[in-house]
Amino acid sequence: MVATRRTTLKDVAHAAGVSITTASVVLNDKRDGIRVPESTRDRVLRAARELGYVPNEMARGLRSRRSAAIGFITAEVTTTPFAVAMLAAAQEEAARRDNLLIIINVSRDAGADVVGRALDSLLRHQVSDIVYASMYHRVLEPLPTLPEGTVFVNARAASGAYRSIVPAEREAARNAVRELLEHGHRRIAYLDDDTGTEASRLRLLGYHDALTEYDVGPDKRLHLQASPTVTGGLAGGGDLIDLAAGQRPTAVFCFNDRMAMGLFRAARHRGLSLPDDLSVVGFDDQEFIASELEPPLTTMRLPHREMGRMAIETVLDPDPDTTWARQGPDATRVALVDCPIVRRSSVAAGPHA
Amino acid sequence: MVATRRTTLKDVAHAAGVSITTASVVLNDKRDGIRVPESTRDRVLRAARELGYVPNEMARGLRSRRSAAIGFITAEVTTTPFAVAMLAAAQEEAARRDNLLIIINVSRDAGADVVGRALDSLLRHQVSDIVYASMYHRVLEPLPTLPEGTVFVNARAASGAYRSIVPAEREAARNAVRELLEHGHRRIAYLDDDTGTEASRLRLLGYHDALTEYDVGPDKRLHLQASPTVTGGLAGGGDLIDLAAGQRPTAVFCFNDRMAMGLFRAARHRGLSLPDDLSVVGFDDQEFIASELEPPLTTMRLPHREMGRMAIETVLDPDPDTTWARQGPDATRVALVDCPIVRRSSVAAGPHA
DNA sequence: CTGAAAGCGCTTACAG
DNA sequence: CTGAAAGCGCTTACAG
Repeated sequence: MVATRRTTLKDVAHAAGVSITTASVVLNDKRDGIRVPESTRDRVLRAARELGYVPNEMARGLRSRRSAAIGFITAEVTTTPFAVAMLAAAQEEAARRDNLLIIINVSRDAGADVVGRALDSLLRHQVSDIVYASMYHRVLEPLPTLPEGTVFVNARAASGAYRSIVPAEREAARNAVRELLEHGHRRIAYLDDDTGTEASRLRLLGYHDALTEYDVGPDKRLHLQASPTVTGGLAGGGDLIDLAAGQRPTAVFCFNDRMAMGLFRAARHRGLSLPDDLSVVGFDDQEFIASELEPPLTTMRLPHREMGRMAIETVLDPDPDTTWARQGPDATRVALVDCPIVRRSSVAAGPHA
Repeated sequence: MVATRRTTLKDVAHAAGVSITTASVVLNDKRDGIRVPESTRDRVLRAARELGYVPNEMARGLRSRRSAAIGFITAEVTTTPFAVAMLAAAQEEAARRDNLLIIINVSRDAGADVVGRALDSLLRHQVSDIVYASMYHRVLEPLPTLPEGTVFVNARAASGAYRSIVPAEREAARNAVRELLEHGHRRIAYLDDDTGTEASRLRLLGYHDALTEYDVGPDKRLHLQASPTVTGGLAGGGDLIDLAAGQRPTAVFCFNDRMAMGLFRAARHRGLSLPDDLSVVGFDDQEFIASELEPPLTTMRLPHREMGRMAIETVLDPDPDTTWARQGPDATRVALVDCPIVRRSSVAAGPHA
């Protein structure tokens, strides 16, 4: 427990020999129209410093009916290592703007009751705004009790007048496959996630976009779905490599870096040399994986930091410098965030180079 | 912004036809001595439900001079994937006890000014207690403004009447090396961190403890320091393997899993087969690494979740079920948390089996 | 330029 | 069993 009675505004005013009104005005630097002479200012400021005055935000918030705190509900991002950058960036931006982040983590598939309780808890604490962040890109039906200004990050609201900030999955996938096409590859596989996520759906679209752009007809055998893990990549990647000669891909676009890691392993087990025998592009730029693979993996970076920062900016800034695309019949608006390519050494020239 | 005026206690009292005193008593379930008839209770409860009443914690906190919020200062843990479990567990425990966690992340080597500002911000919000968590085990000189009840996690206060919760590094290292000794290894190297951390110092002690226990004389050539990264493990591990025959270790205890990953790579480059040619025990049980290596790595698990949970328990519970060891002349107290061994497949029988 | 007063939404003695 | 009143520490019209 924080002991000893704290210094209040009253103490400061008394010590400075002024009223608490004056002390309040000076400490809040509210000059608008009101002029306080230097000498008075100094007395108050000094008294506050000497007494170690720390304003009570509860009293301030109660009276002024606003709190400098933002509620941040996260669906398992706290436990998702590679998504925590989103959290950190959000917190930095909030601090930069003198706001506090109150983070409540709920489990991945928390029901309406759990999220409702989190929301309730936040609302009790009079947070001014709410951000709902997901660890992976998903489409969510917003709870009816969610305030309208709520911003979704790495998740899209299925309905309602909400703003959502998500990665530009389709464009990123297109760029990933383009990278392979430009290197002279034509038989390009997509080692896809099999859990039916929004990212999976969107990236498949981007994969086809790029193929179409280069007049490469799709080959169903080159679109394989597996569990989005090392094990899934090992199995799915093995199947791809084991395709009959002439059918085997010369390059693979992987749904994520972990699957790429499995694919690397499958290739090594079969004596293939990377990237000469097989070029690979991953997705996520996951720490400790992408850069540590042999060879280091070329991949699409998920813009976690940018999304976290944008969420706070959006919620605090009445008119942020963001392009919102309207989606659906409701006023749902979406901002697509760029996923830049990180070139390392897993892409070599293909047969059509 | 959260719009529309919210329902207050006054509204509920009015709707239920009682005074706000009665409404308050009913909603807080304060029965002590005071008896409220069922009928009155029901009216109040129903009114609250129908009006969607959400108590204002700022008003409540202001009046009752306590807040159900805990300040959680983290030194870069938000950006340290493998330490976020600590955060998640702390948050879960806080929620379980109806407390909110207000998390402020500061950079790894934030100066007293930055930490001071974080502290200030927390104090303004009247947090009842403070937890200071570090991403890696370190010894810290506490800021003079830190409240005395503050609990350190994964960090030890260098002085003052603080409680610190840290991993039992020495014991864990001893157990790791014992595992190797019991498998018949005698030439056991310690591939150590070279950045002079507290963990490095303590684990070296444990390494020697185990060796002594088995009457194995220390060999300075087997204690190598390198950067605690994959690259460091690759270089240091290579040097160890390149030792003259007879001097080369048959087993290596690594400071962390990332170094073990580098060591695995160095071994593979030299055509060694693991674990037959070399047994390895790591440290951290880092996600996406330890279990994904070939062969899967036997390692010591860092008790992040336990530490996070204990921190909240300690701060909230006047008499937690924890064993505190007194350290130093001050009243600093330390709790050592067990790091269990996670057995996988990187340890094989040694020459003395 | 400065201060007295009201009031934010609660809880908590204290009367009745 | 129930309510009127004081007060937590501030901010904000409003007077002077």
